[in-house]
Amino acid sequence: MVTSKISLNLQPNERSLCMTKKEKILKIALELIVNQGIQETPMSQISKVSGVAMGTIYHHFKSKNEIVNAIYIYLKKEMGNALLEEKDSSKDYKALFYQFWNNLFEFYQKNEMAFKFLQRFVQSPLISDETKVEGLEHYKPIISFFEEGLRNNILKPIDIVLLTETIHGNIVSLVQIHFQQTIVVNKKIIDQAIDMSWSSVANKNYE
Amino acid sequence: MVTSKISLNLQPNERSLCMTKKEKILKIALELIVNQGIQETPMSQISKVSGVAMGTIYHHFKSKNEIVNAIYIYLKKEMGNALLEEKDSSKDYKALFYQFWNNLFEFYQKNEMAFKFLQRFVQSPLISDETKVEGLEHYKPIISFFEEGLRNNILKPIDIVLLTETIHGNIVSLVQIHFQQTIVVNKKIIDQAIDMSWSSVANKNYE
Amino acid sequence: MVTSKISLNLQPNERSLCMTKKEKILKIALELIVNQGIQETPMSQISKVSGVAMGTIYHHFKSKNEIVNAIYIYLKKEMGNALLEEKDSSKDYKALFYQFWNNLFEFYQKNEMAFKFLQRFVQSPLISDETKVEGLEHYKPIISFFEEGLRNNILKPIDIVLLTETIHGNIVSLVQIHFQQTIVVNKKIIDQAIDMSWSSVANKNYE
Amino acid sequence: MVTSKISLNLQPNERSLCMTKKEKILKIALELIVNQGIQETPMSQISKVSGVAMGTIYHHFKSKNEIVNAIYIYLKKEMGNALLEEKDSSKDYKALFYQFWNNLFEFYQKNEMAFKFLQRFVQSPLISDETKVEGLEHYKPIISFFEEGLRNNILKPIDIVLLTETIHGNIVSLVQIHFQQTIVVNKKIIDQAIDMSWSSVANKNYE
DNA sequence: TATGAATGAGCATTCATTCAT
DNA sequence: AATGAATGAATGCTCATTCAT
Repeated sequence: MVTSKISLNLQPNERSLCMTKKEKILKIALELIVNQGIQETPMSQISKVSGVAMGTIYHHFKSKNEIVNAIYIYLKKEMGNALLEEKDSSKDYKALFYQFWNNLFEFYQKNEMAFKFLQRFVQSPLISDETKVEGLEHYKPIISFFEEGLRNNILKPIDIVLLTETIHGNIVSLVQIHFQQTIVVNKKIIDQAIDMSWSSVANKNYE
Repeated sequence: MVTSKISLNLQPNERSLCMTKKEKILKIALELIVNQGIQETPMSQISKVSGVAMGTIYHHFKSKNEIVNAIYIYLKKEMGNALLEEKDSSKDYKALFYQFWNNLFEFYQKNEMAFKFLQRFVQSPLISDETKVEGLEHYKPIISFFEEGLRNNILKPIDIVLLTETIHGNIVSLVQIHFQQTIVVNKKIIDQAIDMSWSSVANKNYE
Repeated sequence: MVTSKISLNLQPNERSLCMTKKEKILKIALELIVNQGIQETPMSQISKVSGVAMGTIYHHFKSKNEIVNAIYIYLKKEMGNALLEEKDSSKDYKALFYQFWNNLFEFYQKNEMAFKFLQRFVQSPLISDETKVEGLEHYKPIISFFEEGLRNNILKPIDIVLLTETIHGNIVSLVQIHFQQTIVVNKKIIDQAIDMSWSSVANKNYE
Repeated sequence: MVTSKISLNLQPNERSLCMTKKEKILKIALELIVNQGIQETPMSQISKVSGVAMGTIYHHFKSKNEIVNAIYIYLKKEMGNALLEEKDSSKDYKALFYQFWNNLFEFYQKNEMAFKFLQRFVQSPLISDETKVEGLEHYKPIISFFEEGLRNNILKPIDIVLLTETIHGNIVSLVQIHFQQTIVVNKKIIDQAIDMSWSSVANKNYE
């Protein structure tokens, strides 16, 4: 099962009054930015809503930009953790594919803020290259998983980049449908979606 | 074949000095907004670069927002046109699927500004619901095409919304790979991508 | 006779509404900055006191710094003009020396703001090198005058830089005494001061 | 000979860890303020560079302003000491004049920070009247020296204030030339400068 | 239509100072 | 005495929009 709502808790051992402030700032900033947009979220509002004085915010973060990057990194890490949860190596490849697909879908579904934030800022110039690279780290295990599938001829011989991006795109499409509420995304729809993904990448004998 | 580069030409019959100005404004605004971001593109810059005075811009567009919406509508129309080009009803269903897939991919590929703008603003609150509805119109023919496939059991019985969004998502994924330049998107990759899409939606007997 | 109070009038032929605004801004900024200091003079105050909106100020000047530089350049020009006024070539060298000395003294005395501003910003890093170079231009005629005196053995063989700086320093000392109001600077004191200057540079036979 | 580099040592009997901190603060503040300007030198920087915590600085000084005043007073005292050094009453008046002139010049020349700080803040409203009065004390012996010269008809009958200010201005002019590095201030230039000063104040029979 | 100077509310950020530890 | 996190008012500057010409 996937972690429930992100709570922006930092490492337990790092906990302190200071951490609590940082947490508050990031948590509030995430909400406000997703709901209103970056430019529509003044630092003064983050300060007021989080109850942390302006100066204190700047004590913890060099700039508004740094807050955005901090949120990005944090959410990517959470996503990375959620993605691989409950990896049961006894499952066969297809079952694991379903597992991972569903993990990410559920993570996004249960963390609307995280999904919208990450979607909006993947390509943004506000996110530094350094942060982007740091974010990519969390995809490594899943890439290995696909490479294994390719090696064993379970998956069609598709370029790994294309493969990864397409599957991720499929998940994102479903999450977007979910949040747009065009249709209700129930178990049946989710299964259809995962099935589409699997059909698109699996060799015939493994379908 | 797909229309070449968008030139933001408005209806020939509306042509006049004024039209030329409107065109200029939209063209320049599109470029600047895609390259710099909306908030980073002041009206004064649009004015300066396009050579159209501030006041004149406000003669043609009620607000900055209206410019963004005008661009959105215009690009969606162009996209709609490109999508259905060279529809040869003599082709079989699968061939048409390939055709349409490729049409949209090529359109995005050849119109980087259009792609990036549309991607960035699909979910944006800056785009009014009215504009979004207007934009959706252009998908109708392709939806009909999918419905036909479903009726004739060529396609798996997938929810039409899921189906459309997933295929569109697949195309977008490839375009993003193309512009990120992670890998070179050549004929082989494109074929792999379309094939993935087709496998994900087609009934076995039609693969 | 020396120009009376500086009025920050720009070239008559350039006069226009715009000029008037620029003038107002510079005039008010000069006063406020001299009386309160630069950092103690917010742009908002310059705006309020001058009756010119913040945005308008930034329409005319790129930054607060540019205003300071504009004032500096303007005052240096005024000073340059005042310095050479009523140059009567029929006068002998000593008389001309007295004339120029007195010109500059009177200029400073009658333009307290100018004097204090120039004194405070000569060495300031806020004044760009470009501005400083532009300011130095106005000293050229007086340097020529001193060189002539050296050539004709009227003046002692003193390094020209030392000579100029010392005489200017003497004038400045008197102006400072005047504004500090330690003593009343009357005709007698002024004559004493000029005489000190002349004694310090003139060859004995010319005293 | 003139005291060497100012070290901001406070009274030996007051020495303690605390004194050392006060010293550090003043020393660092002087450097930073001269190099960057007052407003450009935040207390936080003084704290960081001096290695003394913000709170501790405020233990020793009531405010930033008080630091500036403390530096001013300290430097004035140093200057006062340097000015009268090696007073050899066996020397004749002119020789003493040369001695004092040179003392002050060398002090300024060897203590660039002190010179620049004192020059910048003489007229500053940041320096309280009380501090200014305290600073003036150190000029008293030199004023007596000039009064003696006036009494004995060695000096021209010049107003004492004008006399003092002019001579001090002459020294300052040379120091400024030195630090601007327009020309190299060597023994010859210094002699020229002192000679100018002497000529300007001495009665003919004493030149 | 067309112009572009003028407007002023709004924002990110800074920094002297305080105070709980 | 010493610390440094916390405070929040204050500032330089931006920019969508208006309006007199």
